[in-house]
Amino acid sequence: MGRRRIEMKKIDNENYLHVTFSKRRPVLFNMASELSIVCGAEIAILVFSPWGNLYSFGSPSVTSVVDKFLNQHGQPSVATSATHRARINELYGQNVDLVNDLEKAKERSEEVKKWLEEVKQGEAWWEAPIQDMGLLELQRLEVCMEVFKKNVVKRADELLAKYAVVPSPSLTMNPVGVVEPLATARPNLNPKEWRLWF
Amino acid sequence: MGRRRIEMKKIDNENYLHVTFSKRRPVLFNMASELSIVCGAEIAILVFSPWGNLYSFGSPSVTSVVDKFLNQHGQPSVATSATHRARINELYGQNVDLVNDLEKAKERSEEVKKWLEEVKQGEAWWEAPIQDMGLLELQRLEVCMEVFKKNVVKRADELLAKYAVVPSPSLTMNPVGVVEPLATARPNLNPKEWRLWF
DNA sequence: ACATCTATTTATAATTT
DNA sequence: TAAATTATAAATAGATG
Repeated sequence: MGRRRIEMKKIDNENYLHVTFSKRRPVLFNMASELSIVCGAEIAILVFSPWGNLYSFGSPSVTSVVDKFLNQHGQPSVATSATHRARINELYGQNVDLVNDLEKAKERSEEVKKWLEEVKQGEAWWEAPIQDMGLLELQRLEVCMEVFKKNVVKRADELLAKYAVVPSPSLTMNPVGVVEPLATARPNLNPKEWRLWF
Repeated sequence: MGRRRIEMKKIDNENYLHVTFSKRRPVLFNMASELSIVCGAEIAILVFSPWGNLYSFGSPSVTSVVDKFLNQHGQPSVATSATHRARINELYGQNVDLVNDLEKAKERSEEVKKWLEEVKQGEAWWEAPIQDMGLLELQRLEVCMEVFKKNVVKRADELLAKYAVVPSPSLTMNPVGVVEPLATARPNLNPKEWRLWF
């Protein structure tokens, strides 16, 4: 969230990494602090930096929250074997259910992802909608296509400027008509491939 | 951070408290997620809600980070102990991690779903991809557009057949060129609206 | 390497639906 | 009552000193 959004992968540059970590870590703790105050929640945060240093936040304290976390399920000092077995069964059951849910969620995610790939590769997205369109929708689509064409033309211009040996005239869509193939030299392409969809 | 900054004290109103907690808690986890990814930090967050519910975030996992924390402090780990107690801790740890994984999977699913909605409603799909397209992709898109145009022409033909008083000739796209407005009588439409995007 | 500034993006309190 | 919207505040990537 700044001048632009950075890619969500580990920063290579060590200096930049340090700056970012130093800026973001206190903000995370502050956000947790506000949440704990405003909502009365008990929060603990443990952060191991890329260099192995431990930073921690706790409200009311790190140890109290971590202890609560550990105790809530683990260490009943006076508990019968039966209670333990029951607890194990309970947890195991929950575990099985969770694994099932997770598998389902992953399946759904995969399904959607696949379909999305199809959409991206332009395999099926133009089929369904049109059948259901009335004249009004078709006209609306026209507006979309105007924008689309402008973007494509712009992009084509950029690519032409990059590849063409001689300066090429800008492609235009007004009036609507055929765009002639350009006879300028371009690597790995013959002019016929430049008719596109105009 | 909204219409105005709220006072830094616990919210009285129970409904508002619930809303605020529900909004802020995922944001905190997301911020931690970004920090862990971008900086390669190991992070665990434990949150006990005002109602006693436990929410947790962990990267790479809650238990691994908490274990690391405990080991550094020379205390017994969450997942190491004997017999029943050990088994309970182990299962519980897996449970916590599963809940986290599930939450992450659901978030991803939601993201994709939202994007899919945009695609379906045709609000943005023609904007983003083009910038990243090379000549090869543009050519692939050309093929898509060929099919698309055929479908649109077919559909337009159907609608014309439905509305035209006199039979109209089929629109064609070969060769690529301007489709003339048809002068046949059609209800609620003037010929100019029929230039569409050809 | 560090501190400050600034243009953007993100978060969110209040509002509307 | 919950979900979407809006107006404002906070966070932050990159620029600048």
